[in-house]
Amino acid sequence: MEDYLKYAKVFKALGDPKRAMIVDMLSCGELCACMILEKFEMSQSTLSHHMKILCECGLVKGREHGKWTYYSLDLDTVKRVKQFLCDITSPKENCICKNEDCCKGNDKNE
Amino acid sequence: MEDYLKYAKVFKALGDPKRAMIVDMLSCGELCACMILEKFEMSQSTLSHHMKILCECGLVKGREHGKWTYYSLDLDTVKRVKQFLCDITSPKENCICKNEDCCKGNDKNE
DNA sequence: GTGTCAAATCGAAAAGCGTCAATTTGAAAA
DNA sequence: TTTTCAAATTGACGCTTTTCGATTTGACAC
Repeated sequence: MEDYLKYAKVFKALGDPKRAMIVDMLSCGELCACMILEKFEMSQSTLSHHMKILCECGLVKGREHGKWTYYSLDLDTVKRVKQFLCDITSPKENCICKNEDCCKGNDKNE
Repeated sequence: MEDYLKYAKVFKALGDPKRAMIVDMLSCGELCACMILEKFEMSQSTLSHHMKILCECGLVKGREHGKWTYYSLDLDTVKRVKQFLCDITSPKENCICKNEDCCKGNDKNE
């Protein structure tokens, strides 16, 4: 599935501690880029780069207003990522492993 | 928090599509490394490397039995990761943004 | 216009990641 | 003990990512 690729992008985005912190900061609502920048010891260009990655994977939306840009979580994507995480970690009928003959225990314990 | 670092490791692990697929395969139960290898076009050493990453972040456990190794999800870690994802994406009292004066809207709309 | 300021983009350096073939380890079979 | 086989480790190779300073873009103020 290309779902793996799509959500891998989101997980990769969350795989940087600073980006996870940014997501956390945005959970309360919209924030201006300069506000986020104040919280971190990183250059403006680095923050811009992180915001781009968060936006490109769909986790965050940007809204331009004059010379400022406000960022907020895309709750729709958040919901879908949570669902995906649940999907790949719960037993299911359509499991990838059911397509052939793994998961049948025929190689266990001998 | 060092939580960001801890879970960043898990998200980084899930940030590779093949590793996400492996997690999905394991959701039905324990699987032998050789079984997983059959499903992918990758060398044995590459799979071993991926399994190491999945184990080191706590998402997967390995059980050795003779010359075989069986892998399974660590459901405890799975549970905690889900919780962490929920935490950083929901508004909360103890939000990182509450420590100073972002999130108060004082920079919005001017 | 000209200057100013927020944010994005560019280019470069350093570190990290995914992959492989080859080798090593360690357990079971002969 | 020697062979065999599954899995881990090693070392090398490109590719990607993170970070920065410098530059560019685009909106507002003068």
